[in-house]
Amino acid sequence: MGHRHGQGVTIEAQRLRAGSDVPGGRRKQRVSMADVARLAGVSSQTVSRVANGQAGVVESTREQVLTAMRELGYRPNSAARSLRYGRFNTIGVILFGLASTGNSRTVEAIATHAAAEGYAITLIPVGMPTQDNVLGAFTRMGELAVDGVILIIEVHLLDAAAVTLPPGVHVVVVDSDAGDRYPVVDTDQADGARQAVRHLLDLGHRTVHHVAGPAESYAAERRTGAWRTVLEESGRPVPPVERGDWSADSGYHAGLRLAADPSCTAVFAANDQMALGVLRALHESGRQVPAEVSVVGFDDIADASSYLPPLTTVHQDFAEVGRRCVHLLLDQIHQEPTPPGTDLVPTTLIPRASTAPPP
Amino acid sequence: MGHRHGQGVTIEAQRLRAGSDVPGGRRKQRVSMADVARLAGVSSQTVSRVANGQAGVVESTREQVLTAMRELGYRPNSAARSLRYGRFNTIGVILFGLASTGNSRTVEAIATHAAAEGYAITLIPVGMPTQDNVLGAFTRMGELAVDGVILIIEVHLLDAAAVTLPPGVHVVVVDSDAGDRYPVVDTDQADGARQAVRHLLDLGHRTVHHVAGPAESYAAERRTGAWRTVLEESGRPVPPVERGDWSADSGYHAGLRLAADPSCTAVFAANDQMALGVLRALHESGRQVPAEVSVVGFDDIADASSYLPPLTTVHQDFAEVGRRCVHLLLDQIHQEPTPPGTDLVPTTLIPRASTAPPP
DNA sequence: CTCGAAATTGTTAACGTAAACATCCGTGGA
DNA sequence: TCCACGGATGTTTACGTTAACAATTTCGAG
Repeated sequence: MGHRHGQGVTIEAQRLRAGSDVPGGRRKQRVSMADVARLAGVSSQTVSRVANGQAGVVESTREQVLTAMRELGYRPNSAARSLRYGRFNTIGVILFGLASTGNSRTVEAIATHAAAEGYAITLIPVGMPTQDNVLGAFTRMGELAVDGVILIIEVHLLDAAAVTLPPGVHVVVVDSDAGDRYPVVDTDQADGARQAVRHLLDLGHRTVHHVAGPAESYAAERRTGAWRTVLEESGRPVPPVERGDWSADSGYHAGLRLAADPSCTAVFAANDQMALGVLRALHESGRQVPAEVSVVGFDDIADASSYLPPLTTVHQDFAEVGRRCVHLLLDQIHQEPTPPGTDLVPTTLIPRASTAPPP
Repeated sequence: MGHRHGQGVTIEAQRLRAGSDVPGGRRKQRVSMADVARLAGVSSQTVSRVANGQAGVVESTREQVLTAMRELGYRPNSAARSLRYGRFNTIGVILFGLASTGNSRTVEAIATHAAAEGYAITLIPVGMPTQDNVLGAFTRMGELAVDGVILIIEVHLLDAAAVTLPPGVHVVVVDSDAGDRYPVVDTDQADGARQAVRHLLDLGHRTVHHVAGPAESYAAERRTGAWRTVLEESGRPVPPVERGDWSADSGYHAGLRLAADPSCTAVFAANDQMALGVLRALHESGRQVPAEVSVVGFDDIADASSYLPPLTTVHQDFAEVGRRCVHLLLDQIHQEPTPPGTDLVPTTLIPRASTAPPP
């Protein structure tokens, strides 16, 4: 019963598309299944079946519904879907900033893999890494349309705020030692640092100086720890640590201090940017790299191979970290809870032109 | 009427928190307003009023509701809210990747400003910049829980896909010449390039060589155009363009070719990374910077001041671009539609040590 | 002490979707 | 010929929230 296709369809469609009764033609309300159903002359349940590709709809009906959808420009309402299904198909990513290469590459990988699994990602930036801010982010997150969260944050801060982590929210943490409480994915910082230091020792250097990252960073802490361990195990003297803040500029200042020390022939910088600063400091101090001083970085950022000289560094597989985060989190969401523990992504030393035997 | 506080509350709360009837204690269902209402002995509307801080709730009731909320760990369901209100408080950001410094810094600024306005941001990465992928992103976006979209994409591709841009979706575009169809926010590429080239000419160089970005990029196109214009207006010879792909490596190869040309005394690279490659090529070819050759970059990335030598470059205010994107989009969402047009963010030349008068 | 206005709280309905169940139709076997 | 069955489609309901309206309580003025 009822009218089929023909003129009626188009007119009705135009009425709906124009936004019924709204002057100016601006649509006030989106097209819903009911609208499509009315136009196609079926029930909204049938529209639902077509939209979800379910069986049990005869071809002719299906065709009609599809036409009506196209006619009206129907797009499903994800809020209603989320409400119905009780999930959002969205992953939240909490971080301090995208400024560091590592973070942005990890996030990119997360976004890509999440998309492949049908999940969108929502960025939750935390301004200053104060505890209040972290707490705020967690509170907001609780209300956020998110099925799980990936925390890319130095977890010192998380420690205090942890109590407020809403129960029932799935979490994966990157770059932290919270492995006893949450599933953690991280680069094998210690092994990377070990490779870097051994490489320099193997070249014949008596010992290796170290430009460390900020004290609050677990990654920095672990790289420094491994550096110290290798030296101690090899019975080498352990020079005092120069501390930077990941920036090239801080590396430069540390480098100036190191350049003043004639006994310094090998430097392990905790990241590539600080290594860049060290290179500049050595150059300005008239010390040749690698002839007089060798330098190793960490991260293998894209530019490292173009430094002067091209930088020997430890390659970090950020993409893999992102991939594992997503899969660990999705396992947690879909299946049984993942036990806490740390999933380590291996690193590789990339020898380039900034290292050589001591003079 | 009915029971108040006391033992009953806690027991009921525990039952709910534990996830009624689910063995193993894992809650299957989140706490809803109805649960809180039941525990507090009020209607769910009252809970709603308390949750939204509305007036007209007597202090004692309010207290009771808040207690119940805390007891149960209630958190509002944003899907239901979105459905009710017809908006998501979320902005989508479509981009090819976070790899480039510019993109990640713009996204960071977008995220920050969006958060300040109560909006979350959803990342929609597009793998390869093929038209199919862009189309796919747009389709997904249509179904996405998003009130508006910021497109950080070379819009050559958008051109073909534009027809499918769902009507009624608010858009702001970054870095494109789509200003006649959408509101666009962009760095003043042309002026930045002009400043760079003029700086070199003012130093006394006869002409300026150019390492351009990829042909598909509007930003690259505009920088190249301005470079050419300034030279022509000044009656200088216009050397052939060396084309790179934004990477330091491509800059290196371009630099090797330039280094072979003894008449080349000034180079304007379309971004800092390619400038880095040029510096390396010149160094390896034995040509001094800036004594023999001057180099200018574009972007002013964090590391540029630590290059050898520290790079003279054009500072781009990515944070401001992000800020304007968000506000333009929110204006569009909240108020009347914004007319198409381009909003230009000014640039500044930062003179450092890589430029000097010709030998 | 009574009445009515104001303040507080409760009830109903709707947002768009989809599972669960109900209904209708035609077909084939007894 | 009739009935049972299965496939196609329709109807009802619930997800969690809140606007709009209804009901109830409180309090002050006369």
